Amino acid sequence: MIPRVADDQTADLGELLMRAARSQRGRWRDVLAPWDLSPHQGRALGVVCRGGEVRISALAEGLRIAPRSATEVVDGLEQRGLVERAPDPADRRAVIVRPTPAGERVRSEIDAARAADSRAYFEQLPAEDRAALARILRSLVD
Amino acid sequence: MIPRVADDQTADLGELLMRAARSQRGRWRDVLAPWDLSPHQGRALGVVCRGGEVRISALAEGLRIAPRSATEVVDGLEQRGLVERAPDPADRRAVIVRPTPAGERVRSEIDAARAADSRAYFEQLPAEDRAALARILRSLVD
DNA sequence: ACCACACCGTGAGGTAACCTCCTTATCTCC
DNA sequence: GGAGATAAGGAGGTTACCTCACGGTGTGGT
Repeated sequence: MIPRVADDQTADLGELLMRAARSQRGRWRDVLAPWDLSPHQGRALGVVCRGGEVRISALAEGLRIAPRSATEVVDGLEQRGLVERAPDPADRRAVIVRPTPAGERVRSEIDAARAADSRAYFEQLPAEDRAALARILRSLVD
Repeated sequence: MIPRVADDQTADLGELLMRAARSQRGRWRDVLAPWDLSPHQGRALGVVCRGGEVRISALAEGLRIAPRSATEVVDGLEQRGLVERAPDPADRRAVIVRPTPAGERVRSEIDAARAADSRAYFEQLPAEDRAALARILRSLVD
């Protein structure tokens, strides 16, 4: 039904993409290690800092996980003193999560470390390849 | 230490890569759904079929997991009748895993489905972008 | 003004996919 | 012919998710 011939190239593309992403994910984990955060705690801290004040449900949506699971992520971040919970004045059912000063600081340190790492990684490519890669990936993820 | 300016582009590149890979992973899961296999059972079946006869420890290495975990993956595939265990004639401690006929069949069906999916996904790109993407990613993953 | 209903976060409990440590059987090398 | 390395797997733990149920709270319909 589907011609096996000439699929090699595109099949390979998927494989290549996954391999590149795996290396990316591994390095992201290493970047986070000094702060003893898991990749997805790092991501959650990013979402909270970007939003300033985020409901648990909104965080869940941002992380694409179930609301119940977002509760646990917040628990972890709160234990480490990086975010705090507060009642939402606009809705007494809701809880808002916001970064503590320590959370903001850690976030910006992590951001810098990640940017440095990403820079070092993609610097092996010539500038025009970086631009082409960005353009192509962008058109792919729409 | 590192200029924050002009990092946007490369930071963005990492993000883009992850987004593209996430979509890839999601579709890979969907491709596998008809056979009720998890992504990494699919990968394991691939490794076993590619090798023909594989020791548990070799499979673990291929999947980059601990040998103990490979045992569990094999349990799952064996329960579904896709692979079978046999004693290794060359080493009585060892077990070799090999695909059953059903396993071979499923593997080739999955391969075809994955190729079709990958093809459909990357076909949104013009051919020269596909070529450029392949070349750039390949140089990245070395 | 009331009430049925939807929705908020979270306790309880489950699952998948990993892990380490320990054991038993076997191989290998001196 | 042991001493020690190595193979698979049992026991039990962790992490990162999930669903279901519940009590407190907002909201729209009549």
